[in-house]
Amino acid sequence: MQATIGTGATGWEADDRNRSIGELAEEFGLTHRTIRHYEDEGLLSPTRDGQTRVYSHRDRARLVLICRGKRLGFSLAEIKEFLNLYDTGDAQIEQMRYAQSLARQRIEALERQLQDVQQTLKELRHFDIQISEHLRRNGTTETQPMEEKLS
Amino acid sequence: MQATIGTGATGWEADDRNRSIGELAEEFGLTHRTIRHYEDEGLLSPTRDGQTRVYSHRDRARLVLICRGKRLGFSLAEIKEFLNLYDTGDAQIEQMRYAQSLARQRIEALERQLQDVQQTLKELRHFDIQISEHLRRNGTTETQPMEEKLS
DNA sequence: CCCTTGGTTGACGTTTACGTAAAGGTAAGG
DNA sequence: CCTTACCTTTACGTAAACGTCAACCAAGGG
Repeated sequence: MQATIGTGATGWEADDRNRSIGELAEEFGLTHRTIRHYEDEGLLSPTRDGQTRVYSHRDRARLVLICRGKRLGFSLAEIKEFLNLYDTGDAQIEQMRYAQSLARQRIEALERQLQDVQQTLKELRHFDIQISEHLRRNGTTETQPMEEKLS
Repeated sequence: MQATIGTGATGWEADDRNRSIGELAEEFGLTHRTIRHYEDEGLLSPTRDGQTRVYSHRDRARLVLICRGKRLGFSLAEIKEFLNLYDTGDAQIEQMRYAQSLARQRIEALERQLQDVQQTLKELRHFDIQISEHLRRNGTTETQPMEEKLS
């Protein structure tokens, strides 16, 4: 079966060549240290050219998921588990069942998170509008240098 | 003006009484330590009865937002800034402008997060379906104790 | 040959978000 | 009076996720 992952339908996923740690760091706005840390934690496993790390397209795809996971507030351990879901590859039936159950747990967690985000967005937009209205009622449409207050 | 916050339209926001730290901890599934920590960090400021903390309805509402912020992966510092948005109360025009700009930054961040969540959900659901189909093709609809494999 | 650029491995430091004792105050109940 | 339950402060401990040296190798340019 081989479930494919990430970077689909983004349009420009060409440029399939291998990267050095520096290039990857540059591209993702991370430090070398951070990327090596992800390797220490088992989230990445680049090949080596001598002792130099070589990051394949697959490593890069994983890094995309790692960064997204981070933005969503997941711990590296959780992200690792998440990544392991995908590279299960062709596996035993039981392993696939297990992976599926993990995936479903993740889905449920993300659905809750979706609710949280939407709720917070709703409140913040309401807040924004309240302020805008307040400011409009009190004049001062744009930041003005001097304005007499009706005291 | 006074922007109201949280627990609106939840239906049952009655039970307006004050709570002890123990009750709050119980209700939110937190430890005493955690709640006091939030106070140390300036996220809560309960009144005191003697030296015992007394949590008002407002404190409880803030705690709702704190927990949600945590689920969304925000740091306590960020959540504090967020809370300060709301209790600006009646403020100077300039302060309100500032609060509004902060709110809008938050909104943008949350919109990005929303994209992340939706993208991840999409991928996970796709993954889930792929596994389901794979399992269906290979029989074993339910976890079976014994089944001969067509080798 | 030396220097710069870019890679490497330790290994200790730091921040965040609490956990976990230690030691004690207070009010209710037996 | 003693215990129990619930609260308090002070303070050190810890796990996660890196930051920050230090010391090193290697390839290429001047």
